[in-house]
Amino acid sequence: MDMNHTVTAKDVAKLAGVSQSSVSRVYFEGAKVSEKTRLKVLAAAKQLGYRPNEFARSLITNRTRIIGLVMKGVDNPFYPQVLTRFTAAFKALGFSVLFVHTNNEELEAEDIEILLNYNVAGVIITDATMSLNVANEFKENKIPLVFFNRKLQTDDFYSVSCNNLDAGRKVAMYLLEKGVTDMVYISGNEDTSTSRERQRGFFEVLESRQIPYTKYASNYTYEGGYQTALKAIRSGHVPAAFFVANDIMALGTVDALKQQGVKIPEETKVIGFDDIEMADWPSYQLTTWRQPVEKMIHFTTSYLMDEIAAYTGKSGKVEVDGALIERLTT
Amino acid sequence: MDMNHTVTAKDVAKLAGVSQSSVSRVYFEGAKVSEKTRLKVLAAAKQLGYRPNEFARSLITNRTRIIGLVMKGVDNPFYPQVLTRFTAAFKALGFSVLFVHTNNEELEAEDIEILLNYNVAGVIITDATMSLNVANEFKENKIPLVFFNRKLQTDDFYSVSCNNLDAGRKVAMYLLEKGVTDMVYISGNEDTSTSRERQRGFFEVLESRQIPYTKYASNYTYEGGYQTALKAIRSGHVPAAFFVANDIMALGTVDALKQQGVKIPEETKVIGFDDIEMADWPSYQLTTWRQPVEKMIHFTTSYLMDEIAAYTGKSGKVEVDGALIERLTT
DNA sequence: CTGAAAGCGCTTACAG
DNA sequence: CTGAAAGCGCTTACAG
Repeated sequence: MDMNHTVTAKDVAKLAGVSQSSVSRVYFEGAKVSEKTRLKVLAAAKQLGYRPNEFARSLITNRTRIIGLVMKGVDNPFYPQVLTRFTAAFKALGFSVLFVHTNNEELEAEDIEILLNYNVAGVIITDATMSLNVANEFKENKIPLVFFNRKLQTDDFYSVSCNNLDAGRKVAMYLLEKGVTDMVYISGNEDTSTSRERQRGFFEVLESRQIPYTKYASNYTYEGGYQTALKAIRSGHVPAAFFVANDIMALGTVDALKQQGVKIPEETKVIGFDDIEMADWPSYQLTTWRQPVEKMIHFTTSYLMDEIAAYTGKSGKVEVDGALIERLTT
Repeated sequence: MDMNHTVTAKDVAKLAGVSQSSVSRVYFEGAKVSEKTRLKVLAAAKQLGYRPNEFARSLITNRTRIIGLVMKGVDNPFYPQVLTRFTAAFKALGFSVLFVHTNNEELEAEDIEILLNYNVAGVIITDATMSLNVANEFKENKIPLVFFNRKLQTDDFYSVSCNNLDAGRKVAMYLLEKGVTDMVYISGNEDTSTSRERQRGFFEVLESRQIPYTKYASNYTYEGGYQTALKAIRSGHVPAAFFVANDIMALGTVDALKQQGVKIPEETKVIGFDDIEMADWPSYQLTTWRQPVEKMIHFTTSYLMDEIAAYTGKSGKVEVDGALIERLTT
């Protein structure tokens, strides 16, 4: 119906025989209109193909219905599902997702400039951190912010993650129950809170039981897990178990061990972290620690919705318990 | 620093001692200002922390710098890389990505409503199609649209995909050269152009050489490939080769065959499609047809940029040649 | 409940 | 090159 000229509330008002204000009230949540005008307006709007202009709206309300979602390292199959679940959750809440991708563990000013320009309603930073300097810009603009799957050193922000410390401990205890006598920990990138805490909980238990262990630093990639596992058994000694800081590395570890003829779980055991889909594939059947993704997403979205409704700038560190998923590599 | 009150061009103008128009001209690409005013404005802007309001801007120009990216089925590891590459490409061009996710092969009105509300500058539909009805809404609003990795039946739109027909033929010829005598094709979802065309090219060659083949319908998932492969060898006869319509299914096929003790490539050969990262993993080393992702993205973005600069509504079907990547499953 | 009017923060002819 | 003024499409007090 509309030819070249975009249909405005004014056009609808004219056709419906009401004022532009009334048209606005029909589309603005919380505004009051009589049922009679509502019907007239909706009929006219339908006929003309009217659709409220989000920009004009945002200009006045100074609020948007856009959430900035910043992601890093989408090669890790853990994240695509996080992305789609967030998108679905926000869609249900009436929000859209502006997707920003970065390659750095620490976001830089330019990565987030766009979010400020669009005056997003809220921001989720996944799998990365940022300098206080940059993060404070959000505070100044009263834009709520959640670090997802990362904890910061400071107490000034809100973060949601798996209880990694506890998970590390439980993994250690599980392997000890299996009668394992020495272990290897393959870390993710060492500048991440996730890897550090999984390691801390794990080592804490091993040390208290005086179990020998070796640590190898890696980088959260399949290739990293593969090469690191090869390095770990180069001496000829195969440890009784590997705790690998995420699943994609654990799959690399499994493949490397298999290729070297090491039998799993007979000669050594492997346990990963995340519970990505591939962990359940028949060729791997990887025992792993499942991240409580649904709950993590729930805490993230409800914090954001609360803060969007009434900004408080509340900080906190939410840690959700995961669970051990036992398969065939232990 | 701004306290509570957002800094506007007016504030900057006052501090810089120029008009608001001049401030605007400094930030509006293509507008002319003297170097002298530019410097005064930039200094004042920096001091106040000014940042042009994108919404006010879009309201007037009736253009945005947002690209709507609609994705389906991000479980297929082919897509995360597509997403990040698109995001990087658009970032370099000064555009942001609004991410929309759908579960349906055919998008519904509500999936795209948001894109119209935000008056996006352009739209990419990945791995899905939409009814003409819905698609025409974009035409009416002069929003350029590209179907990525899907071809439509009609000639009314612009699509960019791999040359799937040619790929199917080349795969057949490659397997014939290997001396293969009978084959199985495992299809993806049958309502997708990708699966249909790969199949058509493949069968065309087999028929012309009178090579026997069997087709099994599957669904582009790992589990689908796994179960379908089991079904294909249930009779006890193992075909000389499998052409599987995408890599993730091919990995499932490989695992199923291995589990049944079928030796690859000695007893049968497997070839996939996409060349996802996992195809190169040591435990798979899957021979596959590589999709020319970089080129496909290039054609998509340059079409969109052209149409955004000057809308023509041009349609077309771009098909880019891929290449065979030979590994150890053939 | 409804309408007229002001104003959100910009861009853009139009004069000078 | 620059400024004053109009206007983009909405929301929102303010009267009635």
